[in-house]
Parts: sequence; C-alpha cells; structure tokens
Amino acid sequence: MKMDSDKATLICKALGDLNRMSIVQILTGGERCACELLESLDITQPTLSYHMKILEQCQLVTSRDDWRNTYYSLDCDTWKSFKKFIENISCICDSNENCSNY
Amino acid sequence: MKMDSDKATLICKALGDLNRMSIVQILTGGERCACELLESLDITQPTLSYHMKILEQCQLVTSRDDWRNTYYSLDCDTWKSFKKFIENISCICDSNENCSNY
DNA sequence: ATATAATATTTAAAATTATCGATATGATGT
DNA sequence: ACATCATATCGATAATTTTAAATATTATAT
Repeated sequence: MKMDSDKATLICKALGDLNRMSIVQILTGGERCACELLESLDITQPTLSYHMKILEQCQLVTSRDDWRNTYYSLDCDTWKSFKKFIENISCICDSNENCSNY
Repeated sequence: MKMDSDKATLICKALGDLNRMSIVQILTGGERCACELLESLDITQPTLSYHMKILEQCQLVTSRDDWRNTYYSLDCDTWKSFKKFIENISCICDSNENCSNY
C-alpha cells in the first residue's frame, strides 16, 4: 500500500466530515452493519450510503455482505499507511528542543 | 491543547485539499513567507491568503509579521495533538495478529 | 506626505458536497 | 413467483467551498 500525498489528502477529506469521522470511530470497535451505523447517526439511509461510498472509495473502509446485511470495517492496511504518512510530517520542533513554537 | 473529535475533523478538512496539504508539507521545512509559498503553488495571492486563513483558523499554522513579510509556520503543539488523535484511532487488527483485514 | 510592496478582504461566480425523497436492486423467505 | 428487508442509486436542491479580480489595509522607504 503506497500512501502518496494525493491519497492522504483524499483520506483527510473523507475524515473532514463529522458524520464520516464518527463512522470511522465506531468502526474502531470492529465491523458494523449499515443498519447499526444508521442508528448511531441521525442521517437518512441514502445519506449513510453516500458517506460509506466515500469512505470505501479512499479505501479507508471495506464492506462484506453477509446474509441480510452489509458489514463495514476499517481497512487496517490503509489506516496503518495513513497513520505513517501523518506521523512522518514532522514539525520543526520535533528535532529542536529549544523551539519557541511549542 | 485538547484535541477533541470536532477539532480533529476541522484539521482533517483543512488537510483535505491539495494546496493546503502542500503548504503544510512545505512548512515542515520551517517557516516560509507568503511570497515563498505563492511561488511554489500555482494559485493567486488572494487564494493563498484564503487557504492560509483556513490553516490558521484550525490552529495548524501560526503567522508572524517580520519587517515586510508575513512568515507562516506549523503550530507544533496542534500538530502534535493531532498526530496523537490519529494515532489513537486504532484498527481492530492492531491488537489481533490473526486479523484477516490486513 | 506620498509611493511602493506585501498581504488581507470583498464580491461574485463556478464547482463541489451533503442531504433527502423516491425508486431500484438484490437477496431471502414463503 | 411474490413479498419483504437491507442497501444502493437517481434526481433535485440547498449549502459550502474554492477561486480570482478588484480593492483595501498596513508597513516601509523616499
């Protein structure tokens, strides 16, 4: 999984919405079906579907159809790469203990 | 510096634009004046000013007026908190070595 | 005081995004 | 085959975001 700046920007954009940020945080606890997410979120079913599509398109989330429901979960590989990308953006202070901007 | 979900979402939104992501990456190398950023970015001066305002509003960036120029730099405190926020969102696989989603 | 240089603000337009009602799709159960 | 349930797509609208030209502001130099 290569995480270039374009991809990281897309992921940030996906996370830059309160509903989608909430979804990601819920999925931290493991996979959830659309119906469960819907109950947590005060949005309609088409809106949830729209947000899930955005999360899937940037590969933050994967889905799995099981019996009656669609289950979503965080894509750990993408998430790990994204974390690393963010981790690698370092403020100048990180390597300067006398930095005033801290 | 408290980094709640709302604030982190704002920062993600700020980073969810290629121009602003580029600006943040440039500032990784230390402070830059608007004029320098402008040269790197293929946007007009008002557009740069607009983006800088967004970056300042979420406190990702601070500014300092020096002689003729305005110098921008990453706000290390905010950046550190944001990194920690992202770091703390963990995929289920992080604690499960047999996780299929990896 | 006036001119210049750097950055910010205003305004308006274009583009994109978020939302929801209605409808479609696809799977399951009868 | 038909009804039902869960999710996706369509179509329309409202809201937000991005952009740049024009103008304003603020500091410095003459």
